[in-house]
Amino acid sequence: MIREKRFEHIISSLKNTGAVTYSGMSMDLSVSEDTIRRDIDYLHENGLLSKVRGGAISRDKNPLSFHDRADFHATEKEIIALKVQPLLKSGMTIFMDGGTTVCAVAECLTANASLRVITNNIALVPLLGRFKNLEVIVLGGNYDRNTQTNLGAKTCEEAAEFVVDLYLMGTCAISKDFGITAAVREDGAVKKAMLKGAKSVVVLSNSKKIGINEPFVVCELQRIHVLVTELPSDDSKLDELRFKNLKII
Amino acid sequence: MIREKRFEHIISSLKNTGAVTYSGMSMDLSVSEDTIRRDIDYLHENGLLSKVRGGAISRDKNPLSFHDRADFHATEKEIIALKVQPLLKSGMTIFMDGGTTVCAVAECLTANASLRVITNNIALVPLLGRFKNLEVIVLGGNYDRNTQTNLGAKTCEEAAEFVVDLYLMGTCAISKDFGITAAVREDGAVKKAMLKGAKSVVVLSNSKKIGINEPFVVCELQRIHVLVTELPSDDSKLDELRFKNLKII
DNA sequence: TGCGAATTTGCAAGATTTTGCATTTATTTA
DNA sequence: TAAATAAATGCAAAATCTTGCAAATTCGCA
Repeated sequence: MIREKRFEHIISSLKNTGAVTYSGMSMDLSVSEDTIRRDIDYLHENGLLSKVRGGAISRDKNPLSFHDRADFHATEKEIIALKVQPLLKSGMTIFMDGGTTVCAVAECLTANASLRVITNNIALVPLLGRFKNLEVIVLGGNYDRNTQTNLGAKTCEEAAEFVVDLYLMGTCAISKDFGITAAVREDGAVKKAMLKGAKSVVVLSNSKKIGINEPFVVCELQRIHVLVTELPSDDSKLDELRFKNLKII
Repeated sequence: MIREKRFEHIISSLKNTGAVTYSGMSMDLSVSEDTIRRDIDYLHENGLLSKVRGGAISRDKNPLSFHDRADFHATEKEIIALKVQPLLKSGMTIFMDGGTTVCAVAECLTANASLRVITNNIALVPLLGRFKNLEVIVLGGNYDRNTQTNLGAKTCEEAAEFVVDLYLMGTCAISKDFGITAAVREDGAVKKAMLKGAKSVVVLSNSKKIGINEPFVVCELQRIHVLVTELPSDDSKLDELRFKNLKII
């Protein structure tokens, strides 16, 4: 039997029952479990299902799939996005980097927002494209499929060519001791490059990232001007971050 | 038996069962498997089916698409996209520019395609992101919401930093008298920049764009090596473009 | 009709991919 | 923690693909 026919059977079984097992498919299709395992590996790699122990489940039922996770934090992100709006004044040029929180900001923009946005965030571009009065400049580089951003030396180099009024820095770890830190080295490098040309820095951070440290240092707390979280600004979790020059909203 | 009669049988078997094998067709038609293999090669090149290991599967899994006029345009693009596949060899570095035809090529890529793709086409990036073995480099620039591409001086400048094996040039006007022409000046500029670094040039063009001239000259016909349209390669509409060094497929 | 050129077909050797099994490594469960 | 189960790995046999070639067939043309 042709491999693609097996794929078809696996996918359609998955649609009917929501889950398949190696042993079940092996019997259905009269091939070894190893072959089914390899088929499911392949389908998993291509995002057509989610591999789990013993077999596979359909992607939308996987509790850890990207969409569900995105939904989970949706309200938090929306709160942050709404808090950011008053900071965006007409005519500003701003940096926006990676992360779904930054995308949430784009989705909350008012229809007549008039800004020049410079970004390495590919997911953000089509969102911004809907607004007639936005000028969008994309920073090139090596596309990273995990973060959906452009990264690498080229991106940093290009970012260095701008001076902007505001830098909206996407979700990142923030703590009193080590300041802002990034989980991905190259992401950290882009953040550093954007910082250099930013007159004002706004950090968007989920409260879960507060007090957390990642391996790659981005900057000290002193460098940032505004911190936006989904918490009320007087929440005690934020106490450790209160400094004279850091505005928390 | 006449070759076209075999084609007929292969296509109709495919419609009934969704898949055919070399051995099955070989027995049905009393010819060697090699002959069937060559038949299926031919049908694959012309976009009538998808070749897979052991045989072929039907291109469209849903039966409604055949007579659907609304989908007619999409099918043309798919035919072009399928014809392009054999030109993409593992390990190549290629330019891909704007246009939905180029996106169709991305959607028809085999799952294990191993390429380095350099593009200014934002719509293309998420499509390419699905493939594990693709390296994607994005050219920055001013985002144009109409074409969903990055354009402008910066884009051209960045394109000039590469030498690629192949340039897949998206839909554009092509005529005997004026060669390749573009409707948007900045798009034409990017095309020119990409041409400079391309060892081989493949133009994807809808037959409606043949014999048409747009305001902005991109290059002469002599500069391109392969022209891909949705028409059979011996169609008379293509006659005016036949030159010694231009391969039409 | 007959001849040479071009195309089609089948075959075979060698390269590549897929498959199932045995073995090792990792994870779960009792 | 040990036993049970699942997953990953390496390997060899089988299946499939590619390539080149020669025989057979078709085609163009005189």
